[in-house]
Amino acid sequence: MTDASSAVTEALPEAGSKRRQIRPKAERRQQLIDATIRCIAQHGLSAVTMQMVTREAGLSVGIANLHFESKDNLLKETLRFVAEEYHGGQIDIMEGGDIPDLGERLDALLDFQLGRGVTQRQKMSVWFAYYGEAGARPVYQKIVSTVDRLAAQKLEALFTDIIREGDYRGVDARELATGYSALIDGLHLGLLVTPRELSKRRARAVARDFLRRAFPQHIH
Amino acid sequence: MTDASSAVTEALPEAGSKRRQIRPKAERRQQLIDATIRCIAQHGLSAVTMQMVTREAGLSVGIANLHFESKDNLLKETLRFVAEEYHGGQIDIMEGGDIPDLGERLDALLDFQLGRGVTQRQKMSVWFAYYGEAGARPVYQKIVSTVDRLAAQKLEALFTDIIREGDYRGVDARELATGYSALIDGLHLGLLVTPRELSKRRARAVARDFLRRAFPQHIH
DNA sequence: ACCCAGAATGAATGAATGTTCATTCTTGAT
DNA sequence: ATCAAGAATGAACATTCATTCATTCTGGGT
Repeated sequence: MTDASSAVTEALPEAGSKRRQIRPKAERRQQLIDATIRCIAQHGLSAVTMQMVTREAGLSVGIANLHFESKDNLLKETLRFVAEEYHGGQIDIMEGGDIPDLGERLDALLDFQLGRGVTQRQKMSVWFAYYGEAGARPVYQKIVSTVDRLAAQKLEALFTDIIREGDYRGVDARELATGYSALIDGLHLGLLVTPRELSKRRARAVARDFLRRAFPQHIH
Repeated sequence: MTDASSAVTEALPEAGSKRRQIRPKAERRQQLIDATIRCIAQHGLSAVTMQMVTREAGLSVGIANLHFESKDNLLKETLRFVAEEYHGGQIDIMEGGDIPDLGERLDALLDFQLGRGVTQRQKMSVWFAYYGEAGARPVYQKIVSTVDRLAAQKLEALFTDIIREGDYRGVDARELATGYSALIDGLHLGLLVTPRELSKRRARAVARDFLRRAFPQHIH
């Protein structure tokens, strides 16, 4: 009860904290992964160094190789984290016991995919940084395609339900799901590379338009 | 336009040619850019080294810095080449004096965007490798967005013509063009990262479906 | 109060890579 | 044949970076 100020454990970027802190492995791992995400977003995957990541995390260089065995592994685990977070979020919504109305569920999905602020942009950067390397690195392909396949199945199931409910004719759930996923990916790309040309608002309108054309009774 | 590999007097990877060849600057530049494309496609942008590129080109290391001033510059020029080639090809088709029928012109465009074999896959790899870094490198953003804007305008113009000709109601050319571009980008991503899940044939069907829903009289 | 398992550190190491430049070679003009 | 311009070479250099490890420090258990 004596030392009033240094209450919390977290070391803010500020200079003050020189004291060595001992934390469980899981916590340090997450801390390093978060730092890696920020570094990739800011400097690009090919410019990321171990020193950069550990400094961003407020830790020493040795610790990265203590908790992950190598830089390669740290990058791999970071991709796995981002992939699972993104696809996990989508899947939660699509399974959505919370939202019984199918049209509303679609809306929520779209909100998740194209919403949010700075954080979302960071994740996008990471996402595409890995896509760029995926052509040459089977490990990345595997991680992404594993979670991707599950999300695609859920989306197809949701579309199937909507088609049944709306009694839409001449629409193939699988093909439509592929198209919608690709559209969202493409819009993300646009937001990342040409933010001047494509605002988040317009991206949302475009995606909404796609859904409305397919499911007119459920959207708008 | 056509394939990149120069079928000229070039030294095949085979051992035989030890003789030093003197060639004009422009030719060497193209040779190095082509080699860079192959290296990025095969090893990933972050793994490309100058030694790797020059060996792939069958030249010595010094020459890269003679014709480009630095590695950074070589990569930048390579991106510019790929961007201009891809967008140039699209624009040629869209302006298309060759093809008077608008529906056929759309078909030709789709063929160009999702057609071809191995070469196209190489270009795709390069394309997305740079996208991945674009978030952190304004130079790349600028190169891409410059050519991108022109292609987007041409596409919007084409869509406007089609809408007028078909007298389609409640369709916004600009929004549709944004959506179509994003869709194509997303399909490219899918082809690159999850080729097992998405065949080229299905990608084409999905894109075609998008166009058919918007312009039913012009497609199929 | 003491102890020690293991968390954390960061200087040192060695390998890899971009860049330079003194030198060699080719070609076309004279 | 001769020569100069400049294209091409690749060994050498300086830098940067991932990884190691001897050492220090922390906190919970006794």
